[in-house]
Amino acid sequence: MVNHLGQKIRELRESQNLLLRQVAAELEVDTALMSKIERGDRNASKQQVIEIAKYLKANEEELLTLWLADKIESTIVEEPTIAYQAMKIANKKLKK
Amino acid sequence: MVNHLGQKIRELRESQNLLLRQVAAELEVDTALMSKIERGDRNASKQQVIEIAKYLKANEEELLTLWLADKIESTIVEEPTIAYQAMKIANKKLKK
DNA sequence: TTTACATTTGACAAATATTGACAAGTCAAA
DNA sequence: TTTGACTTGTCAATATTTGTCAAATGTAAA
Repeated sequence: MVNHLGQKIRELRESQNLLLRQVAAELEVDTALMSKIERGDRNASKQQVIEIAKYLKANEEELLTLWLADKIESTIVEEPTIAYQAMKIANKKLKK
Repeated sequence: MVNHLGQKIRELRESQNLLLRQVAAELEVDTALMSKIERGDRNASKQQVIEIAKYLKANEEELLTLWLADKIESTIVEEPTIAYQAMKIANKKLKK
């Protein structure tokens, strides 16, 4: 259930002694949603990740990378036996 | 617009001198949809891929791998600069 | 224990996205 | 031209995702 981005956000937030509702207020969303994002129950939108990075003074690219990694993982998680080979194929296009 | 799976299906179909409408009939879908799948305009469902493999006497796992690779590619295509790093992260979980 | 918060959860309506069909279109060969 | 294969745009139906609300749970201080 946990994901990379949520874990990282929680780490950042707690190390700065901020409350969920403070971050939520900044993004103008419900605290419940922020909780779900940190726990990996819901995906953040790209824009939300950008705003979180800004508010938590984190590296935007780093958070977006975790966010994308989570998306990739949720794409492959249902197909573990062929995932590696598929990743290899997808990777080829990347190098172009 | 082209994708791996569609290209492969078209190759298989043409090499066997089959018409779109024949494959479409087999899957019980409209010819138009089959056309879009081959052209990468629409994604096939997993079940459709399985049925296509059977009808075209192709290796099911191979087609599913291309299908998954297409899904991964469409996940990363909007984020080319961070895609490689994200793939690396996603890959780690895979090895477990 | 009560109280006061912080966080989590489940259910829901609204917003978005995906699906497959249909009809009309293009194209090439006869 | 007609014919047949394929392509394209649009639509309604369906499915998924989104964020909120209310209620539940956890927690620490008094």
